[in-house]
Amino acid sequence: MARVTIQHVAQAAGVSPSTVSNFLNDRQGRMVAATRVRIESAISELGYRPNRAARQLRNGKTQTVGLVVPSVGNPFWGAFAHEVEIAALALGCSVLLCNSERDPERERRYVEELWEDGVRSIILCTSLPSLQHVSHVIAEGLRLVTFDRPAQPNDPDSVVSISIDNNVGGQVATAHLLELGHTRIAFVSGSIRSVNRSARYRGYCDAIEAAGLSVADMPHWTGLDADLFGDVEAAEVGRAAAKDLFADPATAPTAVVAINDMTALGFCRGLRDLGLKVGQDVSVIGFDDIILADLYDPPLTSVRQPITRMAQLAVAEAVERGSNESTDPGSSVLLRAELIVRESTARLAGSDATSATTAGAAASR
Amino acid sequence: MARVTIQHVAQAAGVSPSTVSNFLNDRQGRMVAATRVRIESAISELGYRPNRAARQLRNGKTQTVGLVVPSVGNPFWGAFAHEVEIAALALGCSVLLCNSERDPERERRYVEELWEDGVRSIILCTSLPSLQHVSHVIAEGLRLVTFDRPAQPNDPDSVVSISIDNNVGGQVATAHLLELGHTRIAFVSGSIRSVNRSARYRGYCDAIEAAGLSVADMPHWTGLDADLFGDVEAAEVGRAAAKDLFADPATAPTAVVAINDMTALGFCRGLRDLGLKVGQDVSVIGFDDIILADLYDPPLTSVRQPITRMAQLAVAEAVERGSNESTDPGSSVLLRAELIVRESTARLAGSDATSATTAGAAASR
DNA sequence: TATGGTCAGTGCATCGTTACACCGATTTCA
DNA sequence: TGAAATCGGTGTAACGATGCACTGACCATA
Repeated sequence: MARVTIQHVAQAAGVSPSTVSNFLNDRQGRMVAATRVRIESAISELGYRPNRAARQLRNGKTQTVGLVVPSVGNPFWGAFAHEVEIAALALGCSVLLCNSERDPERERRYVEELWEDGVRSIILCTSLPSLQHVSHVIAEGLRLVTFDRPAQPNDPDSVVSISIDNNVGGQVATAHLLELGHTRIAFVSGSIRSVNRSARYRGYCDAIEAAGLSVADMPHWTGLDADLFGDVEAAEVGRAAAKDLFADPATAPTAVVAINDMTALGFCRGLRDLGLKVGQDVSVIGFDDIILADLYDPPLTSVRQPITRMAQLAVAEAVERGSNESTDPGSSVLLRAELIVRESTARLAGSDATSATTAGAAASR
Repeated sequence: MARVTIQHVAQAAGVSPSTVSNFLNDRQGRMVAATRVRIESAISELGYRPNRAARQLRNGKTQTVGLVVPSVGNPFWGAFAHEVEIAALALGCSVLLCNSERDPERERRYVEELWEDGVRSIILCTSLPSLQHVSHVIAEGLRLVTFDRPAQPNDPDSVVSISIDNNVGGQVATAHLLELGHTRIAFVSGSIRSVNRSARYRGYCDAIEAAGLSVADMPHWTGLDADLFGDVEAAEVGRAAAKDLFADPATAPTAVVAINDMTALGFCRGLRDLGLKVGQDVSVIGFDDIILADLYDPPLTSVRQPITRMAQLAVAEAVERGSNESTDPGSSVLLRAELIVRESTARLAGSDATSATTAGAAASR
């Protein structure tokens, strides 16, 4: 069961290995149609598959796309990784998955290692404000696509960013609660020292102020300033927040915007610990619309990220740039998030239903 | 920023590339201590990292472990993949992740491609009764570890299997419901034409019979025989099952054993559609104990798989065999599943509490 | 002092693919 | 008609690491 190499193909087709190589690398202008056909049939007859290692050694690069996510253990990232793999497969390349645990040092190490192993395109799911820790690799030519983090002023020029518009997302989520009559709305998140999280928080603030209320008057959870950031602990964060926010009933919120669904679900769990009913006693809205949002009891209202589309875009940017200059380098693609209204949010008991204004987003499916 | 190769190291250490290669490949008996030290310091000074592609081309193999899961979009597999990556990292190798979508043809293709790309160890998460579709690759020398599928009589000798004892798991889950006074217990799953699923089902049957009841008398969901199998659709399966099983109240179950947590959660969602309360009206038990089981409302009783430990074992078998003959090839490691009792299971209203016997598993945390 | 054995380390061919430089034959054009 | 350009294709030297077969120096034994 010896390997079939380019030499075997060349011999079978009656040409030199160079010609087969030219054929394989789309320099087909350099040969007559008959030769092309002979090579084609020799390849399929022998079942030839180019040797990746040899190619990589020669070229110094792979066809592999690196994907660095915080943690595939988190259902949102798991789902995203899945979509990325599907999209990459369709484009004929494989995906090397790395879990950064949101540790900048691990991000840096993974990016460097991938680069040194010949990976030339990486989808980096980070929300660090600065890309400084990987900028030297970008300078050497890495094709970097960030996901879940819009472009920042100091980003290297070549970086493309794919993200939802988190500010608008935060506004839509908050506006939804305001329209339901809530006026005591808390924002629950681990540390918001990250680009997308602070954008969501700003959206929340904007919506509050736009409604003539003051953010200072809102129930505030101090966990926002803490260093909790892990994706695995997201649910723990929500659970802890519920406990803290309802410690003093006088200052407790009637509605909550959670930074993501896992945190929202943890928050719901915390409410349950306290004997409170989600939807009924407290409205909760999350972000991402993971598969479990719809499964939960009550089903969770959430700001959906179109991950299938985003994964496609990210992969396309990562592998096709150059051949298909779809997006300008340095640009930021901001997709529109969609509000999915379910039953974890409800009209505040006793509030005036007629005060509702038009919602800025789509309705439930 | 030219690459630093083994030649540079050799020059810096004042030896030949061969000697450096000997050093790198643990043939250190072949050199004097002083040389060893010179090479060591040259490597760290120059920041040398061996070129994977070159190594692979020369040796015909990689240090990469292939991981084929049904879908990382499913939280259980996402969590498992995460654990595998951690375990592999600790052993200095990387993980190439593939989603088979439980399609035998995709499994085969991935395994073949990985093999041809020099991957010599694969953790295959399959539950197909036969490994025939990849046996030719195993025959060529692939180190295959199956996960979530105990060894079968016809498996090639070299295969090692890591799994929980699904039969016992099914028994424990069912016994738990019987002890709570339930006598109308349904088993809910997509197709059970897979090793682990049918084992769980047999465990269920065994427990029913052991209690002096008859499986034939139990409410039966016909979806068992259907072809639904996807991991993404697991929740849909559960939801559909709830709808069907409760169509006729006379034959409806009072408790349900679901094939996994996603299906259990979908089932709970289906109960909700019907206005039934989980725990209160119907007891539901799942498998896996994914992170969401504890978050759910009510928290889901589940049979936990010790995935961290299992991932470590799987990786160790995949990469260390030979150097550390920890397990005999052809053997099957069956770990003990642990029943985690939460609130989705409750005593059947009106049943005699004193009939409870000792449980065969640990209590809730 | 031959003979042989160890020790420490080296030379070289090789893995499969690629792309530059080149080549002979035909066509183009002034 | 001769010079140059084009066409279709080939030879060859890498890319970086590896490990077998080898060498020369040193030591021990007879």
